[in-house]
Amino acid sequence: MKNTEKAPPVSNFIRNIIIEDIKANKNDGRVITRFPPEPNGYLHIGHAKSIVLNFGLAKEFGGRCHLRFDDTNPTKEEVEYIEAIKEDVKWLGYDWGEHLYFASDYFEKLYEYAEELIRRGKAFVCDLSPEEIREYRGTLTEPGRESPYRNRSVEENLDLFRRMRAGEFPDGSRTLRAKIDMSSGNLNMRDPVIYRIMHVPHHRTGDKWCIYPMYDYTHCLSDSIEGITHSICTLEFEDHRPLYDWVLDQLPVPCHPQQIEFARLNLTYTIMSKRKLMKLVETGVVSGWDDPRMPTISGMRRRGYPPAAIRQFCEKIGVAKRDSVVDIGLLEFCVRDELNRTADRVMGVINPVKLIIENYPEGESEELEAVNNPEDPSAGTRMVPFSRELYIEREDFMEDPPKKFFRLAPGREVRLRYAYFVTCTGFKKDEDGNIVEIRATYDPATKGGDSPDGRKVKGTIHWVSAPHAIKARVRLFDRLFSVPAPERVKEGGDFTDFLNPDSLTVLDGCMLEPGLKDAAPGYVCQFERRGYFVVDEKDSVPGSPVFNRIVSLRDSWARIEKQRQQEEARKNKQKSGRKRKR
RNA sequence: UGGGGCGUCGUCAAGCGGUAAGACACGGGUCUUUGGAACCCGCAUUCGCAGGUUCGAAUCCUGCCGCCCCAGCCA
Repeated sequence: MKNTEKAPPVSNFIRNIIIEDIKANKNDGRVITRFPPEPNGYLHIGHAKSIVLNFGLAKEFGGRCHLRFDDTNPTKEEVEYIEAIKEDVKWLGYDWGEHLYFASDYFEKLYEYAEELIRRGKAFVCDLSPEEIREYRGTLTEPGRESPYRNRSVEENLDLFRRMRAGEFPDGSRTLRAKIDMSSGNLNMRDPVIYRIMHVPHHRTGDKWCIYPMYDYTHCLSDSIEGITHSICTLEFEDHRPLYDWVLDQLPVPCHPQQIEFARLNLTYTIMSKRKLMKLVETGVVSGWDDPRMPTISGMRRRGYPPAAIRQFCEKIGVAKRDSVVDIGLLEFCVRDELNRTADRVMGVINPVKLIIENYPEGESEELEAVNNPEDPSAGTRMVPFSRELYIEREDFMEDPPKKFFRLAPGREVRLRYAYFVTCTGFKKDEDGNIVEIRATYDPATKGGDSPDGRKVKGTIHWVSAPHAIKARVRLFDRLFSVPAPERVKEGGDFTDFLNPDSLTVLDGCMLEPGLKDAAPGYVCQFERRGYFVVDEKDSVPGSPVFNRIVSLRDSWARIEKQRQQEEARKNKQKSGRKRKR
């Protein structure tokens, strides 16, 4: 058994920078990072990449990672999100210890810094309207024009700024702007707004403030106040780095952290934009932020993805600056890899059909021993009941099978896992031609699944004793989108055009091993030969669990079948082609 | 002649002047009481393109080409 989490860290450019910094004794060798979410939505797998990176780096180099909420815009933020985000980070396996912070904790300090900026002639109060500011900013190719209010005296600026704070002016009437360079090719440097008036209560500071600092001004100073050494963010902030550095260069700050940008995570068949995820929730396409099909941390938790698998995935994808799209198959691989080692095995029939053992005495039953996890002997064994009437998987029987089909068919012998060899003697159909019952005889000498005469059998199928089985609801999930890049929509189109209509299948007649009756919410197991399942946290009731499929098992039979069908289709095409030519 | 980034296998990704790691996917095989897992083998003579420097270039230089981001009082 391998422990994949002990794999050596993958080299990446940020880690290399930190290694060099430590070598040069920069920051006295300290490594302090931070994960700075805005509490305006739920965390998703893209955030997990950042969390694993920031907390992982801190841990590897003996430093620490702060959790800081970037809560400078009260119109968009809610406390609900704060608690959800904390829970998600904890669940992923990370601990910020004492270091839980809020940008809003620094509002007073930030305000003082702003006055200092004014005193140093580096900021001014501007009376331009939002529209005018946009006009004055210029365009991507043309320089902007200086605001007519740019050269107010320090005294006037100070007075106006204090009155802004005091609430004397309405929303949008004035701003505090940094005085940098209206002709800069970098729009962020064209006298950016650093404070705006918003007569809106804040979820933490209440009515104390009616002016709120902007991200660019707040983030660098918050980093500095906390003594952050490496401020890691995503690529779209690359253009903001000059402003990050500018602010810190103007002020008597404790330290000057280094901002480093990396490419955000994109996943095939998935959307990652908070706005779009929010739309799915609000329009009821999914049942909520924690719908098991969502790429949110809470969705994956409910889906049954182990946090270790998500961590493993985030380590494996690497960190670079190139825009990329990771195959969602890699995430699924990580989930299977983790679950294979840790999940109990159990038998559950998703799509049941009756199997009658003709020579097994009616009304009798026995208990057979089954292994709980072949990958982990310490998981032990359990007893499962066996009787004359069983359920097996409908797809494990074929009336007229192709050569490579190793399962049950008329005259064929297979092994019932942990039970007996059985040979199919017949089957019954209803008027519509559906198979309603399969009949077989068993060989009592093969109890446990081994034949004393050394006779081999090609297939082993799972089963459940009909009179003992519990009936349960099982939900199968598929990818939410039917195309690899749902966010790459054509003009006029919408990402919802690509929703997969079959992303959720609810099955109510599934038959499971009786031991599963009282499985606790959150319990994860493998239904042998079918996949990994988790007892849903929300919809299960005691004694009646609802199972979510976490991920299917790799299915090489499905691959063989697909190849065979494609081959067939190809041949048919050739045939009809020849016919047409004649 | 706006600014900032990025181009290494189908998908991620190491590589930092000494002759292309690894993972997923894919293909083949061994084994198997899960068509699972495990194990073995294969999978870029070439790094967007073209020149140049060098004994030697994915790595340095020059020029092209392609893709991404920026005109919120959002973060």
